[in-house]
Amino acid sequence: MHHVDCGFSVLAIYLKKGIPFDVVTFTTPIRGIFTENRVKDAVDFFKKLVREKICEPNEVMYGTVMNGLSKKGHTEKTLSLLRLMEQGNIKPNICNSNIVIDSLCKDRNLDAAISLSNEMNRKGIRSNIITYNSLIDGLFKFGQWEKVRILFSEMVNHNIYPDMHTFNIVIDGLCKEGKVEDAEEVMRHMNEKGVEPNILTYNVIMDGYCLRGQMDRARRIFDFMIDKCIDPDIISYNILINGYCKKKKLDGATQLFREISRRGSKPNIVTYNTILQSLFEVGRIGSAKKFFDEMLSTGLVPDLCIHGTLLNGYFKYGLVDEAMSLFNELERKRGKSDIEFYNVVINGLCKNRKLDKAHAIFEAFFYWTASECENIQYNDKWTLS
DNA sequence: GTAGGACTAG
Repeated sequence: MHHVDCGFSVLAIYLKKGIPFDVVTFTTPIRGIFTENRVKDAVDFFKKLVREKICEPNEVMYGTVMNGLSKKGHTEKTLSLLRLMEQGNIKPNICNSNIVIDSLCKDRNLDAAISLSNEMNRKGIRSNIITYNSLIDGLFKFGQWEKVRILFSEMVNHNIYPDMHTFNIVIDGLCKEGKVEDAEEVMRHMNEKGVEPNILTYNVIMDGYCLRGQMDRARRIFDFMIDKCIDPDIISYNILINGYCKKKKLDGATQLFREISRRGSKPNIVTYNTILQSLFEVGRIGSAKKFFDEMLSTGLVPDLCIHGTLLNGYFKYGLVDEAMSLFNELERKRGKSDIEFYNVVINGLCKNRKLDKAHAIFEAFFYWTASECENIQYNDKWTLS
């Protein structure tokens, strides 16, 4: 329920009353801390558990920490944790290995991912369908089609066959390349193989048509999906709304926006951001501000992306004071954590001929970053004691 | 019917 603090309160009661706990009791809050983006806290908690021998970690607990680290972009640390496991009593299993392989793929480090999977196979940790799916997705997104073919035959030689994820990965890969017809062909093929397309399949194909600006075809998939009794989710709506926005058909977008709640779904931060971007794009600044306020009144919490949209929008129309007051407020609230913000503000100030101000912000951020990097680098080694 | 890994949107 995203109430990690309440979880810890319950944990305190456990400990006070002497209710028995196990490794599951502690793995759950680790995952919770990660979902709150508190990477360092999660890792410190994990280390404390091990150091003070409060509980013996198992493969799942290691996996939870590794997954948290990898999803926040700390591939190096994820890999070193795998290496640490290999030296200790709890040997890594295929899940632990897959987390690192996927992380390497997401970093576009495909050679390293493939060589790690080969290494793990030699050590007796055999690749499964998830390993292959991660690799195929990475190779596809990186345009290495030939290697995908090799992996496919390798997979089938090992009696591992494509599942729904595999098909969706391939369909998405084709769509992003603009080959939506081929993607639809693969969808028919998966039907023949007895793998039913799911909502993800349809969403990906709709996005493919949207990317080519073919809104009629995207809309046809949307209707087809409903015929098949698959309810569109918020992502389906966001894909279509984005399609309309990119074609500057704001009417179509707002019409769909109103339809969301009628169909029992709820707009999310992505929905608002997509439309907000478009309002700025066509210069409807007043509507954009009103729309953002409307979002706040629904209780949605703005994120990095939508703040970036606001900043960009203000700068684009020369509203420097407005942009800077938002920026100062954000800096106060979040601390200096997101380089993207600084890029937006520095770029905006430069475009508005405020070079001195831009330079001052650059300097401040530069020195702050340098000292942060020092902190991180000296802590890079994994020691659990 | 207690915890971990792969695929979609801004």
